[in-house]
Amino acid sequence: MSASSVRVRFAPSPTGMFHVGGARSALYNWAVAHKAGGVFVLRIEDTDEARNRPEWTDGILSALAAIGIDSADPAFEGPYFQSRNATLHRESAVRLFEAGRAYYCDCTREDLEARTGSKHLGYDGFCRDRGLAAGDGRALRFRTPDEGVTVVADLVRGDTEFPNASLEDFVIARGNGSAVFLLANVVDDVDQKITMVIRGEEHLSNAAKQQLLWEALGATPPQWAHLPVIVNEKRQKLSKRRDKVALESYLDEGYLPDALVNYLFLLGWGPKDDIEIRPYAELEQLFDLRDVNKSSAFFDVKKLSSFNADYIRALDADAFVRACEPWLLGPKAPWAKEAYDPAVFAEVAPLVQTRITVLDEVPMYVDFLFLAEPADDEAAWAKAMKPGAADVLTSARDELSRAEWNVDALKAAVEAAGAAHGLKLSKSQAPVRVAVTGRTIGLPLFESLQVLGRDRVLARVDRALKRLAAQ
RNA sequence: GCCCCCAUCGUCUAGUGGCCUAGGACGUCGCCCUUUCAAGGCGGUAGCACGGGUUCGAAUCCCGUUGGGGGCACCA
Repeated sequence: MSASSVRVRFAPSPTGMFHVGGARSALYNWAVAHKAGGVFVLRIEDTDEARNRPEWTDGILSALAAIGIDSADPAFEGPYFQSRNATLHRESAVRLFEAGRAYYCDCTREDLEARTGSKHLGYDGFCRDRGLAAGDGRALRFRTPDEGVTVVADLVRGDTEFPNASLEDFVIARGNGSAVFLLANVVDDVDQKITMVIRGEEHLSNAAKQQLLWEALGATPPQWAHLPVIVNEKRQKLSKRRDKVALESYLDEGYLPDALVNYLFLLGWGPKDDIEIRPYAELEQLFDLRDVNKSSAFFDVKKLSSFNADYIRALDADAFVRACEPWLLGPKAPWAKEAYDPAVFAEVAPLVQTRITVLDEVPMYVDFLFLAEPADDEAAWAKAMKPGAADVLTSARDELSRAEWNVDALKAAVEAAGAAHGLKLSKSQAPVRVAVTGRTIGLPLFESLQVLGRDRVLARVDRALKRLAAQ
């Protein structure tokens, strides 16, 4: 068997959003497939009527594309749709029944709860030997062995043993004959000749049952690899109810795909040479499932942000401008589309680049250039426009109206205006900054003034002076 | 209740019996630089959960305790 026979799969169910945990699983699968010269199969598990919308599939494809899993890559196979394999699933269930490996059961949940007195006790085997025939809404249950152990050989965790006696007779087909996840998933994996199943740890206990199914179906079980769960600050599995888990939401805020990929890849695994920030191609080569950590990993947005800031700073000028465009031209921009001037942005872009962590912050640094009036930040105004501010501004206006329009001269002008009132530059620049940009923090002031131009600068100083006089 | 998994700085990790007075990164703190804010430079802080073994030697192996987590649907 050659290395190229490795076939892994990523099998999300279409839920309308792409979970960051799923993204990491996909990335690891992709890395394993690539490194082994194998195949990455995408299978959409769309058999749940409740979550089955065609547009969700496009969402999965585009999310995968965003993290570099390209359906045009030769290693990519699919997508397959689980729902299209429904007939095979049903037939497999019947085959298991005919082979005596499964039996029909007419117990309801209520029956079971009444007998066991609990919601979380496995099936008690009531119908095991009743010899029920198919039909009448009867579910099909797999007959698990009474003795022995099932050993799940897991690349991440080593051998994990499950006493067969603790494995309940689980349902494999519903009353209407359709297969449930446990079976459908296995049948598809067998059908698609999957050799390695890499997925989240929440599936570890399913693995024991599924391995039994593989064997009952006459197939050789795959190599398993269960990845540690990604958790929130309370150390619980990230859930879409509680936590921000959608990959898209991070992309929307302006986290760069490369940064996300790099960060996600390091959740549960680390390169031995301690170099964390590096391109995916390198990560892929260094990666080995056997080195994946066994304990859960906290999704730390702070560290992600640090990675993102690094990636942003590493962009060349053109790439940075392109990355910013959605925040400059689209509905995310707080100014009218016509007001935007790419040449103006290009001038200040390098100054913006070292100051932001996520692209979402871009507009607030440059809005004073494209908005008719600077943003009104009352807190900034109150902070900068202390008594005496009017005097400084008046002097500054005077200096600015005569200054040569270049950074050095502008700096000298504001410095002089402050000196006239015994103020250092760090103090005198504040009212000017707020008058012109509306904010207390921002790009270097004199570059900002230069780009804005004398007319608009003076007009804004006048406007501020007028407001000061009125209050 | 039952089954399973896990345990190195606050966080993500390196470490696979001697190279560990445990390394890196994020965070955090201090200093330098400085027109705001960043960036950058330098430095500091902080960890092998606990108890028993095994061994000449244990973060590394074994057992137990404690603490976390995952799963136990005619969902996937």
